[in-house]
Amino acid sequence: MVFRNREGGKIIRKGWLLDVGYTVKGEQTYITLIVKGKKTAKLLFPYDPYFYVDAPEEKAEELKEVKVVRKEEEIKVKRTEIVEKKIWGKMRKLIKVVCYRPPHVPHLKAHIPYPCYEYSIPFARRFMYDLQLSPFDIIKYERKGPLITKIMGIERAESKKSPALSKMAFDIEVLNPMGTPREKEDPIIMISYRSDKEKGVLTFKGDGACRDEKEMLEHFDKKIKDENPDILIGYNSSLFDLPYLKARAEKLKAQFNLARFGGKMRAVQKGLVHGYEIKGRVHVDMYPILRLFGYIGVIKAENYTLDAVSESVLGEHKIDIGGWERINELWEKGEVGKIAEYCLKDAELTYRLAEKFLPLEIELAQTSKLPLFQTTLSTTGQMVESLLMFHAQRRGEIIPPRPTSAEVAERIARPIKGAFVKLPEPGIYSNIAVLDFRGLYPSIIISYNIDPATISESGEHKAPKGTTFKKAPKGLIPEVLEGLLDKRAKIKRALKEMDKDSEEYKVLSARSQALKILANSFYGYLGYARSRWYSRQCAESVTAWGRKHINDTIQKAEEKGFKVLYADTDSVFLIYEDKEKVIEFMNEVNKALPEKMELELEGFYVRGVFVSKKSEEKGAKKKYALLGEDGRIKIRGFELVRRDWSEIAKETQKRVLEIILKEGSKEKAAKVVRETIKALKEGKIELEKLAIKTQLKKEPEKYEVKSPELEAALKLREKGLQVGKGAIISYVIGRRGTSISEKATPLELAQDYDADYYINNQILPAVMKIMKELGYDEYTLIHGGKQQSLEEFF
DNA sequence: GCCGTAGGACTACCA
DNA sequence: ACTGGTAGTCCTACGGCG
Repeated sequence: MVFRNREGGKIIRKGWLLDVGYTVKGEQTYITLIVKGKKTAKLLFPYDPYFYVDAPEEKAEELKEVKVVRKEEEIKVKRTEIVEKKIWGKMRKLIKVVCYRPPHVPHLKAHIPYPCYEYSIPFARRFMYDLQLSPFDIIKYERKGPLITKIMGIERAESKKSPALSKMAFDIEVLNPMGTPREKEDPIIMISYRSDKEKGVLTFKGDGACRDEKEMLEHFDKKIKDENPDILIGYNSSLFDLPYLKARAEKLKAQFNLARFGGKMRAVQKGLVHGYEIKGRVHVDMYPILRLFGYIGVIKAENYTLDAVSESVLGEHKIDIGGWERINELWEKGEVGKIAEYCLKDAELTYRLAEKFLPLEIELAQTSKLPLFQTTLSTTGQMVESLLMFHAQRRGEIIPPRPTSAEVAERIARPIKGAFVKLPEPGIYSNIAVLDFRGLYPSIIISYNIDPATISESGEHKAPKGTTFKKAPKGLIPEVLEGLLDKRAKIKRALKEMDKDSEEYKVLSARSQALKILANSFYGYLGYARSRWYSRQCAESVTAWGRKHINDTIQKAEEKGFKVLYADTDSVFLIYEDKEKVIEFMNEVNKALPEKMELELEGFYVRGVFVSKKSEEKGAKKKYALLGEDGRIKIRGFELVRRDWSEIAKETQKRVLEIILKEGSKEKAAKVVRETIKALKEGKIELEKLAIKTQLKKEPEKYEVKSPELEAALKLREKGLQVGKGAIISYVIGRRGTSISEKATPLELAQDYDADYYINNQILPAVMKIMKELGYDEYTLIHGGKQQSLEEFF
């Protein structure tokens, strides 16, 4: 990229937009832009904060004189203007109240006795929406010193290349003789880093080492200033590494500030997520990112430790030094090399995770219009909200306010009716076809123009619930959503022609994934209690139309003579004799659907199992296993896909399902179960296979009832370990104690196990439901019964 | 006070 | 701290019994 050229005697510069903030100098507020051109620079652009007041035009003069005194500071209005904006689709004249400083906005708003709008939009984002800027856009500008005198234009950062950002991952090791390290006492003994260029370890023991901890911190500080990465990456660095580094640096009075351009490092909170900001760079903590990706199904891991995530997405482990306690021992013994190897590997894994997931994160930032650092701390709901704010501004529409806490409570109190799930009949079936609606809810929103502003009694689209929506003009939400889906369709077509190993392919497939993630979050956002665009009527209409379409499909299938086994939200399971007839049926359904909606063939399956519920004879919903024609088994809902069941129970259930679906030998399945029970009784199963993993969703003090995972967590705390909200506890049911909670012991401390518990509460419940479909009862299963093959059973 | 159980708290899944 | 629908475990309060 050419970063500067001459036009009519003036120098026009160009650079990637990395971050936006603001600063105040005297009476003027400036937006600060971190722009990466040939060099990275922090630039200033004068811009005034403002909000809108819905009052008669003639009040503009009066409003200009509003004054508020707060903490001896007199807060005044800079000027007022008359503007036209749309409120829920209707044009209206509003008074724009321009202020001197961003923090003045809420104070002035509070003293104005008319309805106000857009008073709670973070100022840097306000600027980005106003100028229609996205993160990593290329801006063209003229400057005079640090001041931008003119923004000449914006080039959309939509090239097939990702922005050229330099990055460095790091990790620290800390002594922990008392369990969780204490900032006051326990020193940092090592810092490792892995950048685009090189890797290394800093320590103060052994060859070529720093003199002491203080010097090590200062070396690290210098390292970062020399290499000057745009992005600093850690793992749980928001809550551990960075605050610890800062605390130690303060205690030791070390020169330590990883920020650029005189900025600061500080802890921040966005919603409920904790972050740590390094001004002038982008601090990326991989942990919350991977947590979110786990939540939305981009990755799947048993828990979200660096080790577990590396295993699941890179197929690699951390170096095993035998637990965190060993660091003290190795350090004492002077075996610094081992710690260094361990520490560097952590930085390396963190770097590799970033290489893998930063492209998606960057695309999410560009799509949602949130700066990268903000994006790493955001939920999909916040990303959708930002995107809608951006487009509301483009369309000249007022951004609705956030709901009050009373409104939030009211919304939560009355949930919206959701999807339809058909009750399956338990049994083993052959020849199953699965059809599903592609992107059901997004396609409904677009097809019926569902938006808070299109609701109208004279609307042409009438939802099964009764709400009617106008066909035109297109609402903000359907328009933005359609934009995402159209862009994605285009990218998908382009990807087919591309070399899968190319840089462009990686960038575009990440972009496609980001578009999909956001598109799929729109319905949830409409029904999200804290949403600015919450609409009960809209959300209810989406699900009502969804239920109608799936039920119509079931009915049509039955009319065609298919047996419908099961249906959930957007999918139907049919028993077929002739594949052609299934396709024929699908095409027929599609002819009658709106253009954006489509029923697709998900697949044909050789065999499938549905089981009954534990307590009743009725079939269990959301629980089935299907054997595909390629021999692969698709399993949903069974214990074996849940982390809160022991590996031994899951493994046994998996083997039983496989034997039944693939080999059809129920006696062989019974044998597997009996062998497992025998091994358990003989104490032959390793404790790792008996661990049950459960997350603590609240702080331990906040629970009303005790539970095994809670009791196990408390036992960890007794050992001086920090266990809090979000921790995933691995525990084993041991022999000591009366209740199950009492018996629960953290895996790390477990010595023995209660075989009866594992047989009666883990193996048998997991396996019985399946064996019951084959005519086994518990007694015959355990003690043996007469031989019978699945062929005879059918 | 002991026993059995209904209902509540809680988690993790499916879509 | 994006939605609702669902199964299942374990705990606890409660009622019956004596």
